[in-house]
Amino acid sequence: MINLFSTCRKNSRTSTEVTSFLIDDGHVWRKYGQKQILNSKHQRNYYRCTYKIDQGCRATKHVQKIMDNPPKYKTTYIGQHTCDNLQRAPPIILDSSDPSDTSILLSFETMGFTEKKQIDPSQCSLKHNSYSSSNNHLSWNPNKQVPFIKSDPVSVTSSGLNHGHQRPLAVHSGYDNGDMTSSVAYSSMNSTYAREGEEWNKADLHELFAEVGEKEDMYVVRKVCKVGRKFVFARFFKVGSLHVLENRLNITRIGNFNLRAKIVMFKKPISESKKESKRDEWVLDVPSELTQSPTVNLLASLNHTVDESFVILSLFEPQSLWLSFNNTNCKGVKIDIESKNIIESGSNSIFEEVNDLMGMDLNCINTCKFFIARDFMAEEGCTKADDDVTSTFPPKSKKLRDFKYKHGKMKDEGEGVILECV
DNA sequence: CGCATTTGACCTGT
DNA sequence: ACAGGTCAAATGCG
Repeated sequence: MINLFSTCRKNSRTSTEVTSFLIDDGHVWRKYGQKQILNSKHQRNYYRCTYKIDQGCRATKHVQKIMDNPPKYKTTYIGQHTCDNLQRAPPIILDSSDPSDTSILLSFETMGFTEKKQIDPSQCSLKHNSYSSSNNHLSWNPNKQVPFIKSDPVSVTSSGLNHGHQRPLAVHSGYDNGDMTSSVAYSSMNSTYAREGEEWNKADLHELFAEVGEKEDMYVVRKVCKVGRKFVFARFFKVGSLHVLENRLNITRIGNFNLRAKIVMFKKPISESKKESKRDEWVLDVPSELTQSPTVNLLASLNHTVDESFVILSLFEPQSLWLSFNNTNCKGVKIDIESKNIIESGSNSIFEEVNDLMGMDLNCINTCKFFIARDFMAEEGCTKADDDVTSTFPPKSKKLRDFKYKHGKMKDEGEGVILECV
């Protein structure tokens, strides 16, 4: 085992957000410094809670512009507020200007509400023929009628989902820290039952998605997260109103479960010059019991650019996956990044991002080829361990840089890192 | 005047 | 030595 990364990150809790604009998180901050960061075009601004002195609140954050066009800002929060001065509920900023590019994270939550009206399955316009013929794993079992329950469609219309509505640039909602938690069916210890449950849920979801919007792809993550909840990645396109779609999904039940939808947004500014570039693929697979674990190609089907994929990473997937791996036998997640461009385009803090987002310290336990600077240095025989990979990207040494970029072979060879929770 | 930001210096860990 | 985080005096603003 090669331990290239130590775990010496700050003890305090950190989290990172990447947004298209500066977000108002509801707290009052006071700037206390700014710093030019190595290899960054823009300075990093440091803020502390205004009530640090009054109330001893130790929360800080720093904000850095990481992209110009379109602008993107990375905000890292360090520590939690102990003050009592939240001005409003912290918003989740979901931003996209491309209405054809929408993803929604879905989780199954054990039924906690009883006020929702149950619809007779026979009244549901479900068609159960699209998957059984082609894929056994997605087969629909007509004996397992799983009714979709929708509460009153307050401002939710199917027509509103697809056409003519301008998508809001931002959707604000309260934080949901209980995301990606579990369903009874999925968390069952009975594997057969669980598998069956997954099957009908998949089928259900396919049906459901067909009803509420044009679904592009869907992935049911097999692992459950910390709290044991199962979750699904689904991607829609041609969604007229995100809000409507979100509402619609959130008032839906599948069997005994409430569907919880959380929107994950991607934005893809399509420039002419980029149209022909090969689609980048970020493949995340589960290394524990490698052969049994699914390879999650989260982004291969997404119409994204290099920069966007970085944002996508920042927003959700690794965190979700990692949460789902936590408390399982899975020892880590392998992240293959098959893009030279990603490495070159300002993603020098990917590793940091992953660590921050996962809210824990991760160790690199293995690498394939080179990932970012540290792995790369290891390839070169550098044995110096360092926990901060960001400061050494790009490599200071010209020799290393040349090696890293030579022949542009990054794509062919791939870069990867296996992370382990320590 | 009071409070916030700016900015170079200082501190800390590697 | 260096990078990044923080301090605090100077400065700006309503």
